[in-house]
Amino acid sequence: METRELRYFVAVAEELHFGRAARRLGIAQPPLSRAIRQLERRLGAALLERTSRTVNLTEAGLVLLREGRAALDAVEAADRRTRRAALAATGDPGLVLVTKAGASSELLSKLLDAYAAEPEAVTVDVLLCGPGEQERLLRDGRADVALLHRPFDTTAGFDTEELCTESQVVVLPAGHPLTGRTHVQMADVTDLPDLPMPRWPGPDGMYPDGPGPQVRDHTQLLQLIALGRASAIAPESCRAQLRDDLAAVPVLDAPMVTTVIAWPPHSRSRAVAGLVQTATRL
Amino acid sequence: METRELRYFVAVAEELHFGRAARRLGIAQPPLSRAIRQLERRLGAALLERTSRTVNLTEAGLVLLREGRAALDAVEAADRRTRRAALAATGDPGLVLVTKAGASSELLSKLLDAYAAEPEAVTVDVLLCGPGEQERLLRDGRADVALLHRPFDTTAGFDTEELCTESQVVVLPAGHPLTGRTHVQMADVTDLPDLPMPRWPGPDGMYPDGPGPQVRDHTQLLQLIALGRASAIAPESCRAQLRDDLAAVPVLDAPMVTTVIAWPPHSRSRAVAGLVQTATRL
DNA sequence: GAGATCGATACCCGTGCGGTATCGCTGCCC
DNA sequence: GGGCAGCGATACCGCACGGGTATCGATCTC
Repeated sequence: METRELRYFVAVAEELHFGRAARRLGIAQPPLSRAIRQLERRLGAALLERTSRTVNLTEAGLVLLREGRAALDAVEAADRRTRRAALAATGDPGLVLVTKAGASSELLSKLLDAYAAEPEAVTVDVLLCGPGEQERLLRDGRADVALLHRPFDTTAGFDTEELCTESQVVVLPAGHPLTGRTHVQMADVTDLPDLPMPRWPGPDGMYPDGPGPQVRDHTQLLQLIALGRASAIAPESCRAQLRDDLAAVPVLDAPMVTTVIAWPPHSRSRAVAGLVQTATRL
Repeated sequence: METRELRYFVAVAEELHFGRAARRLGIAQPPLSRAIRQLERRLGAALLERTSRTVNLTEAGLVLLREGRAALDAVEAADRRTRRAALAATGDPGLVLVTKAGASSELLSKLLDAYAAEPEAVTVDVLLCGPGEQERLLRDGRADVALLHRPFDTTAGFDTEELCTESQVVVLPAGHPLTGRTHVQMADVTDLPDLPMPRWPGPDGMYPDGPGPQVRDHTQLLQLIALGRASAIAPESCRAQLRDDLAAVPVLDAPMVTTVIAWPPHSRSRAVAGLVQTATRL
């Protein structure tokens, strides 16, 4: 199976529309139809159920979509990391560390300072991204190492080391009645009728159904909370960066959040190893 | 980057010889040379240092070899799993479980029995393989789930659940003086001059340098121990399948061995999930 | 210095990918 | 209900690119 075929199939599977997929791929529709047919013939498996009006994934197509995305990420990672390795020969290789925008900057800055003091330290570029994007960046080679937050982020497929664990707080508008409490329980805050939990986009960019406003990043979220339109559970360390119009109350029975440093299992370069080692010593 | 290019490069990188690599790939040498040159041009990176007599990997080439293998495995896995999913529609999908030949069969048979009793159980094919091969089978889709033994097997890149932990014993020929002891220390057995530890092949099929006989599987190993030519450290559960001409003595300070069930992180099918759940309940 | 070995180059051929034009089917709407 | 619009499939064409053979240039060996 060639990566071209995989790219074509993934495009069609995501669009569920040959014309749009072809436009996205920058080719015409007929060669795309042919390529998919040929892929199906070679696999001996129907991937799509097409009527002349609609396209739908079969069970096998669903599997190939999932596995194919992972495979394409791996190929892309091989490409990117090779290019980086080649540049490394003629200059500073550097590392790219990715973490969630809005996550605790205290741990990160401590880590960067400590690592910079190491004798064989290389430059570390920090990349901030929205929730759920880090895993992708790590898998396709755009980043070398990530700070993830369990249980929110999935660490599946990566090597990890635990760095620290913290409890969580509920973030509320400054004047809210609950802000007088010294602590609350999950049950007190999960179903506040006027302050629903926001909805984050899934890995496919779509929002799950349900109540609560849609948010894309932490700035939006904090704004919504300040406006009295939402509330949120967040790691305790977020208190350091709370605005004046927000308040935080510890949630005793909320799950603990563990910050881990994660890296792709196959590419343990010396630079990554050094950074990880520094991190575990913090 | 196309998988064809990756396959070509990996072949050359492994053979370090264009002629042999071309023969292995079933093509002539000139197109192979051209393909590699083109790959290097597109990546903007030298992958191989060639003189007219020898070929060697550059730093970037080493990276591409490592990453490229992983990517090719992922592509192959996508292929295989899609084919399997298509067959599943017209019959029993089934699971393939891989474990080391010679590993404890007690845990495995308990697991298989317990899982078979589940209402939605599918057939499980058991695949036995040599040490170090399981990870490969799991990564390239020939197996769905594996029983691995930490710290011997690397679980990097997989999701795992711990099943059980056991101590280790040293396996010796039946008449050996140490067999009278009730227990020994690592120091007592690591450097027995007449009974060296055997050497296992690495992932590349090559044997590391050093003393000790080369072995490929457990039968060979046991045979060598019985002949008084080797000794070995092994999990306690191996005692159940020891031959009469062998004896085992507990090694108090040997590292504990943990048996884990492992599966590829992206392909958590319902069948795999069921098997894992059954395993954790044992 | 002759020969062997190995990678690179030159050149040719055929497959296969991509393009345009068009068909056949289906749902929609006046 | 018939015309129309939208979609995927098919037919056909041209060319780029992958693969083959022949050969060269360099280097190691005896």
